Amino acid sequence: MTQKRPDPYVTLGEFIRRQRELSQLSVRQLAELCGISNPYLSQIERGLRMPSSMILQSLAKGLRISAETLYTQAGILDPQDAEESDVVKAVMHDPELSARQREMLIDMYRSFRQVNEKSASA
Amino acid sequence: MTQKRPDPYVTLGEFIRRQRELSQLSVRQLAELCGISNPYLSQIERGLRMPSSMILQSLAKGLRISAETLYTQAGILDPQDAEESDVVKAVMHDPELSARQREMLIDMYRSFRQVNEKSASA
DNA sequence: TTCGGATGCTTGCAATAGTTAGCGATAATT
DNA sequence: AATTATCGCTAACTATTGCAAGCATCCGAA
Repeated sequence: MTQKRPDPYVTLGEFIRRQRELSQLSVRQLAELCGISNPYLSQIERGLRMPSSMILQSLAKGLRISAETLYTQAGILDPQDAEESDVVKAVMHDPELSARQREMLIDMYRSFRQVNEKSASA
Repeated sequence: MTQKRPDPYVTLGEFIRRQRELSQLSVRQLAELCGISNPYLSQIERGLRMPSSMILQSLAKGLRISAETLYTQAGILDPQDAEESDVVKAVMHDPELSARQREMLIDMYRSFRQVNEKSASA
């Protein structure tokens, strides 16, 4: 899949290229560092290819940046997730709950928050 | 790519299936919820296919679970990243630094920590 | 100038991700 | 019993990823 340009103004490819240049690495150098081919890295940077999870993970390691940041930059991870409250995040991260249970907890938490907000302004 | 079995005892596919069943959704229902075909979801759950980042993100949304958790489960995100110190995490997340700068900061931070640890035991 | 190496890029090709159509089994409805 | 719907899955296909080989350009050294 070729990438679509999201709000963050830079595509994943542009971001990777900028990171690579900041590190003063050539396409070939970074490619070897990540264990991928240099033409492919070139294509990723120009937005002609959408790298798989594994490749993205390698790139994150090579660039010494968190994979999460790359995913967010790629518009794959939702950046607003990072702004969520810790409660919501904790619930979202709990694999022992079902989707419905999580949804209910989060809804309830939010309605509580909303109520508190209103009563605070009253 | 077909998935390799990591330490967490369950593969990504098994994890997704368990989450889906917890939510009492059929393969078809979850597939439609995520905008993917039901045979493909079936193949993912059985470990015959490795979904792309986009698909994984859709699945996370459909299952109301954080994409990060799914990535970790898939062995794509390094779970040990979660155990890193906040300083290291913050550095890793800063897109304004170059790879080398991050590496230097982290190295320095760790050596400080190591020194502190030794002097504490002395 | 000429050569060698480094730069990024283009071009097919193999492998794999993801789809559409449809099968067999089970369960509810008429 | 016959029909209809839902379940998960198989098979065959298309689309995309990711690679090996090689091209064109530039730059420094002989």
